[in-house]
Amino acid sequence: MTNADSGRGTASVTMRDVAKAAGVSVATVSHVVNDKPGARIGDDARKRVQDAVEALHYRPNALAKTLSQGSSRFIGLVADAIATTPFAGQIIHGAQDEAWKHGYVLLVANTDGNAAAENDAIAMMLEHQVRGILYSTWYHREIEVPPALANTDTVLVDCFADGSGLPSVVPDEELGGRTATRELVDAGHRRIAFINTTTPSPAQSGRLAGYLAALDEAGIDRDDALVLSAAPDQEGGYASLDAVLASGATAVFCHNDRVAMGLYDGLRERGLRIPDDIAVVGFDNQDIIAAHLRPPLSTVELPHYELGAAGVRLLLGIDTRPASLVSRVACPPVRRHSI
Amino acid sequence: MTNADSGRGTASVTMRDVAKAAGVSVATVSHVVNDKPGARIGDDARKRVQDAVEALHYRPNALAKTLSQGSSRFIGLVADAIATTPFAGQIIHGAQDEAWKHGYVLLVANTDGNAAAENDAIAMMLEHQVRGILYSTWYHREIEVPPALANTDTVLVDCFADGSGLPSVVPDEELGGRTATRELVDAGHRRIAFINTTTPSPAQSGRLAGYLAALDEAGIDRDDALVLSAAPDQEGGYASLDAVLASGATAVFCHNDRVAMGLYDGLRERGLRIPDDIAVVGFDNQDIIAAHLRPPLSTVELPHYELGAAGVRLLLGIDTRPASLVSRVACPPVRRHSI
DNA sequence: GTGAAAGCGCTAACAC
DNA sequence: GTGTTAGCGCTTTCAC
Repeated sequence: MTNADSGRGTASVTMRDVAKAAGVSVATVSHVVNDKPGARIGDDARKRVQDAVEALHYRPNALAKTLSQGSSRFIGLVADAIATTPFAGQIIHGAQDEAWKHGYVLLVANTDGNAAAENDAIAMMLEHQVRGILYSTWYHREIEVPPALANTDTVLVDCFADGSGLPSVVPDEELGGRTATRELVDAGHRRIAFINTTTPSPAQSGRLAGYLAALDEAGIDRDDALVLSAAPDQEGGYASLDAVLASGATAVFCHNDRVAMGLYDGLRERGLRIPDDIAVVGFDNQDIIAAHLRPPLSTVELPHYELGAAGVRLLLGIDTRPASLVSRVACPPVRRHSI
Repeated sequence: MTNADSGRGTASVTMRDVAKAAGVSVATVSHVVNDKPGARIGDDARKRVQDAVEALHYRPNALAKTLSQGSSRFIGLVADAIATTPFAGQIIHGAQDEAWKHGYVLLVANTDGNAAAENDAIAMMLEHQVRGILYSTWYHREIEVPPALANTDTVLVDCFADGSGLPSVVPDEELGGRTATRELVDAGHRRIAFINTTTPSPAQSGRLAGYLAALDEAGIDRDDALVLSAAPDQEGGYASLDAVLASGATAVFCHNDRVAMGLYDGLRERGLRIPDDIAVVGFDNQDIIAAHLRPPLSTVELPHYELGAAGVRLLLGIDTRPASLVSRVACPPVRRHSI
């Protein structure tokens, strides 16, 4: 039901049209439309303008406004993989909500980790006069900053680049590992296994450090036999079963929820009950998995939404820049029924 | 390492600067920068301009260009839930890739299904002169078209609104159900159960119709005892175990992958083997689940990426508008090891 | 071949 | 209180 007015967008009715209809000048229209603070506009004129705006369905042209003001309300978000997991979606969601809250809109681009696409995406965002760029990855890691990002206000989200001088916001892996482990300790466990990933990463080292710290804190002796390693997915968790059992652990902290899911399978096949025979805690809080395992998995949340939100706050200078270039955000515990 | 040039974006160097540096007029610069077809520019002038562009790191202002040309290169995507599942992410991904391919950029907004947010989002997109709007939902359903969408070029993605006159692109649920069932039939099964969802939806009716059609096609008698219903998640699948077993089915088509996951749990607890004792096929192809169940789940894919891509093609008028307002895209089979 | 100038829709001085 | 006017960075028509 495209009516005549449509066609190429709802083009056409401009401020000048409103001015003419209201019998005032465009300046006056501009003032009332933007509700300018110090603008002294007569009540009648104001009303006539408002009526005309209504009648004509006037809609300001944000692009023209940007052009004349010089500063845009765009924030660019370039992601390496927006669809692989819900993770990137959560970053986008957080960034979008926060941007919105401050009157900004989000421009998104996916690069599939491809350098050329990345450059194009960044160039395009710059051409659109973005206020700044959020460069994000779908899992926490160190990156090389794309050269195109030089001379641009950018913040790294879920990644970092030492020596780049760019601010970055990432999950606090160590604190997360500590939190997960502590949940187990608090439930009375003393022999706690940790299935770490085989992949070197901030998650690998951070979560291990957290695990160890929690043990120390609780006065529990470290035992190398309790730290296992496996591929960070279901298969890895399933494959760890024997080692877990052999370790004599009464509880296990899994590198992530997928590992926990695999472990669940193995445990079930052996007729072992969670949490009665063995307690399990995951990491990530991948909702589709964690909330629906049997029993629902206790875990620790990777705060992607918050990462995105904090990223725009940093970019906009709303959060006072922390002393350190990298802001770490906590991974809160999500208590379900596997402990 | 923010250098002086930075500050508020990489502002400043305009076409005029380039013109001055190259000793030509802005018109000439415009012509060479845009490689205008019919523009007769001397080789030397062209070169001088190109050099100046390089030297000054000139970057065109896309907003100004839009303003003077009248037509923008933005496409808006409003989603009701971008972070719940990877689904919306895939729609965004597909839309972004396709938009990009045609020189458009994606503006995204999340509304959390909230009508006010929806209106704001749409208004904001219109103010930014989007070429059109993609209105998407994260699961296939009928919607009420937000009034703000009137007089706008919009296409509905993964949803539809009868009588709205708006074009829409959705998954072909029936064909998908048929495909899933046929995979089972082709493997030799004759007693095939279908665990449908309890939630009325296009998926509920479509997949059932497809299941029935596949049976008919194969000359297998329908048997009401074989069509079960359950909540569309792991819990539902697990709870269906007894009914499935009682039905005497040798294979089961689950309404979605999550149901299949729950069923797997039940089957495993009973010591039943997949696919030897019973074959299972899912729907959705939720990667995190389907690819990593034991055994990996055969399923049928919900083509979200393609939905997003097809949506922009429709919007841009690249795909010739199909006769019917609703385009259905196929759900291809994904063969793994549960059949 | 190249340049001058008008204009896209809006804002912001500044005049009246 | 309200209007005039000069841009914002770019495209485009039309002279030269």
